[in-house]
Amino acid sequence: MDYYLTMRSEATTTDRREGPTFIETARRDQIVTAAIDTIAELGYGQSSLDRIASRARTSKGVICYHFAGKEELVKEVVAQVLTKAEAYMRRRIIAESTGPGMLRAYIKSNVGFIGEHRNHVVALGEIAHNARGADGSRPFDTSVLKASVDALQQLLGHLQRTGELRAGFDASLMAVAIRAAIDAAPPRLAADPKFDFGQYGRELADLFDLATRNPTGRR
Amino acid sequence: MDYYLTMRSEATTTDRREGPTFIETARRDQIVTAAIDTIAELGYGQSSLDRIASRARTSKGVICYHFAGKEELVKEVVAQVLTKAEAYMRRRIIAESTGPGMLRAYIKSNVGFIGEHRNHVVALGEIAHNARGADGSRPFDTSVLKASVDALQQLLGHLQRTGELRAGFDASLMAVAIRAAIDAAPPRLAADPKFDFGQYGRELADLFDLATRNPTGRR
Amino acid sequence: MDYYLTMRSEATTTDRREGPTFIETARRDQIVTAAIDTIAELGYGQSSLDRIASRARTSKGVICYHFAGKEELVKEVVAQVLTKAEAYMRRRIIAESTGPGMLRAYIKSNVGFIGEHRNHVVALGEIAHNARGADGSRPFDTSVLKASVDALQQLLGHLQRTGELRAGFDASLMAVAIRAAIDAAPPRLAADPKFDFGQYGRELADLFDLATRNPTGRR
Amino acid sequence: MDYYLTMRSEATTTDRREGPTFIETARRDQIVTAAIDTIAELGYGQSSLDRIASRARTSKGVICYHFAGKEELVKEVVAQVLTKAEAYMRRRIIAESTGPGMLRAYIKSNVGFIGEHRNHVVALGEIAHNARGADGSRPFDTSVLKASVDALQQLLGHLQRTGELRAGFDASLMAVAIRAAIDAAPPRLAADPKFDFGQYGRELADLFDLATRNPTGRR
DNA sequence: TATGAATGAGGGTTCATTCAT
DNA sequence: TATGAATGAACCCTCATTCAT
Repeated sequence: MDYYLTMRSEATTTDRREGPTFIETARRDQIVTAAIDTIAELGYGQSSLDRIASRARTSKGVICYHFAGKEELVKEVVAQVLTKAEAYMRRRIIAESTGPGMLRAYIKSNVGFIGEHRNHVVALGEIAHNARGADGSRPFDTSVLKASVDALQQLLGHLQRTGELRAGFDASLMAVAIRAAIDAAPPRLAADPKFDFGQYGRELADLFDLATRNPTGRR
Repeated sequence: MDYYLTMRSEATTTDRREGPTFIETARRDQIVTAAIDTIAELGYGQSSLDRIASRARTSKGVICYHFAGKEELVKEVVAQVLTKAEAYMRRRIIAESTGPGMLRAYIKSNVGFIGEHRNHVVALGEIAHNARGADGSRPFDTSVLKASVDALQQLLGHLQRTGELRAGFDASLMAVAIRAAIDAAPPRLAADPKFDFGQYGRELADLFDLATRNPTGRR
Repeated sequence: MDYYLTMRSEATTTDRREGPTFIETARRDQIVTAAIDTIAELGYGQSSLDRIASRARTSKGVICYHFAGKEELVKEVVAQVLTKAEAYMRRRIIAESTGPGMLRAYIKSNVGFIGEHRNHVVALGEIAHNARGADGSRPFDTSVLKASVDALQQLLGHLQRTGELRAGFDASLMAVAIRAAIDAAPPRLAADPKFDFGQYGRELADLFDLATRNPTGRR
Repeated sequence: MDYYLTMRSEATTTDRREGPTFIETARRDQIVTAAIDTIAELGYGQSSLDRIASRARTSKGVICYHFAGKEELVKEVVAQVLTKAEAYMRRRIIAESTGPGMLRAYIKSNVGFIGEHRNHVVALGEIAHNARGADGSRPFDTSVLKASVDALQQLLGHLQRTGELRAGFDASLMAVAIRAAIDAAPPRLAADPKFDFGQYGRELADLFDLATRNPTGRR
């Protein structure tokens, strides 16, 4: 959930002296993938290291060796999903020239990514909603949430100032609504396996196009 | 999340000849309240019976005496929140005479309820997202989700057929988007303690008013 | 009249001054019967006071009021079953005139009682095998076992001395074997619902008749 | 209880590529032994994982690491006892040439095994009588019971058909009686520490020799 | 007399983590 | 580097018993 253009987690992958071994990277990727699939399928609460390990055809000890703990593994999962989503969406957004076009591309590419990488997105949602620190805080939810909404809000504000979108709405709240509508897709899919992502993307694009369009402006 | 008008859980309390004692009811309420607050604050996964009990100033054994198990306690929490939300919203919706007015009332009263009963709503969301049955299924998520979206979709469809809303949108997907936008409020509050529910409700009402209004129809 | 000195005496059947109230006796019987049926059906380990109470259509508190504790309830169950069995068998044994006839009557009446009071016997077996004191000792097993074997051994020894049975066997071990064969009936029934108690009784009577008969003696 | 010649549990140990480690096997054996002694001494119902662990000088967690759960531990106990008993008896039975000799060897070796492995046998009896599945069924009682009686019954039937035993008795019921007499030994020992297994075995062998011998056949 | 309420120990199991090899 | 072994806390739940009314 919340797949945006800006953020990069700091130093989950870089900053080693020599960099990781090739085999090290492969093992980590294998474990991360197993974690994503396990979390997506069983939910965060049911995804013990044991279950993740068995899906990765290894043992719990291996995971604890390659990752400092469960928390670091989860961090890596989040980073990997966000990286993938960012690349996917950026490509499609910068191809547009007009403001409304970029907004449409944002929405459609985001929904599209969800459709094509269901497990990644569901896992990310599970983590954002459920992962808690020792003190009960959510390590990912607010940061992920805030960053993604902020990025969108900035895009909207920019387009308002250029006159490409109407000035009458609150960019912050509109950003919240858009993100919420997008993030509602995965649960819908879970409830209805035939859920049509393409149509949903177009429909959402229309909806918010209508709500943000500048009636006096040129398209 | 998902505060709708329809459902009523049947007879979650035990079905004795004489009905529950006064003290029994009071204790159950006390425990349910403690559960709501605990879940809202720490999240579902961290809300063990021990923690709930200690917030209720009792012991785990007491909870297991008054409820058949954790599942029944959670069921009761869900039922109580839904009942409260239903009553709150129904009053405000049926006071409206026009279709768009009812839609506005639906959105605003829902957001209003969230603002006034934050813990109830957050707890409900936690349960819907995280509670899992023995088989890994979500006992509440889909049912609650579907029911609330369905109710909204029926309202929208009805108003489309009467011409009070424009016919050009898909009632099902619009319902999803509206619910998503409403349900996005609690996390925003979590992220920003000064989040203004009143403004958010009005803004959302405007947004979807704009997106669903029939340009040819009379307001 | 002494209302209060009645209950919880550890002479469960005899030696009361005034005897228990009628309603008191009825309640205790009702509970004892429920205990017998519960233990026979679910096994001793699964027969909690709660379950026994619910079968007796009362609550756990009632049992603890009428009996000092679970142990006393179990004692009463044992006493009642033994009393019934003794009366049943005595009638049939003393009707015989010859020694071998009495042995046959002992075996057949015992098997017959099992067939006609299955729950009583199964419950007694469960208690004898499973009930343990706080120190791990078996409160009933040895006493019940020893008493029944001793009685039988005395009968056999007496008949050996009168020449009605052959002298060549050890009365003590033969008594053990006979009791074992009889006590094997309930589990056989559990394994095979069509188990024929009549045939089993006759066959056992033949078997031990053959093994104990005095070849030189008159029948 | 019920020490017969036939059955072998298949693959109770985990089925890894490499098979269990040496230390794994040792730990499992240590735990199984502790379980046998605990169950024999305190009874099945009192043998919690905690108590078994403390006798094995470990913790509950270790047991749950090496065994999937209590049920698997109990399964392993049963399998180990049966394996030992089978080996012990088989050796002595196949050394005999005549039918009655084999029956005597069966009885004597079985009683002998009981005398030499008291805890194993008592524990097996406890498990057979008391262990219950989640649905209230006895996972071991009937299967163990039936299998051992069946094996004996087949031996008897075979010897009847060859004329080595008299044809006039019901092989099925005789098998029940013989097994019952053998299985009565452990409780006797519990009641009387000086109980003489050798004598009991010989006496039982005489008893059933007498009851099954073919008067016309040659010994 | 009778009972609903409460208690607290103990049941089996899961889990993330640490450790020795 | 890699992993099987061990750990101990926490989980939900059951139970016999005690207590206040």
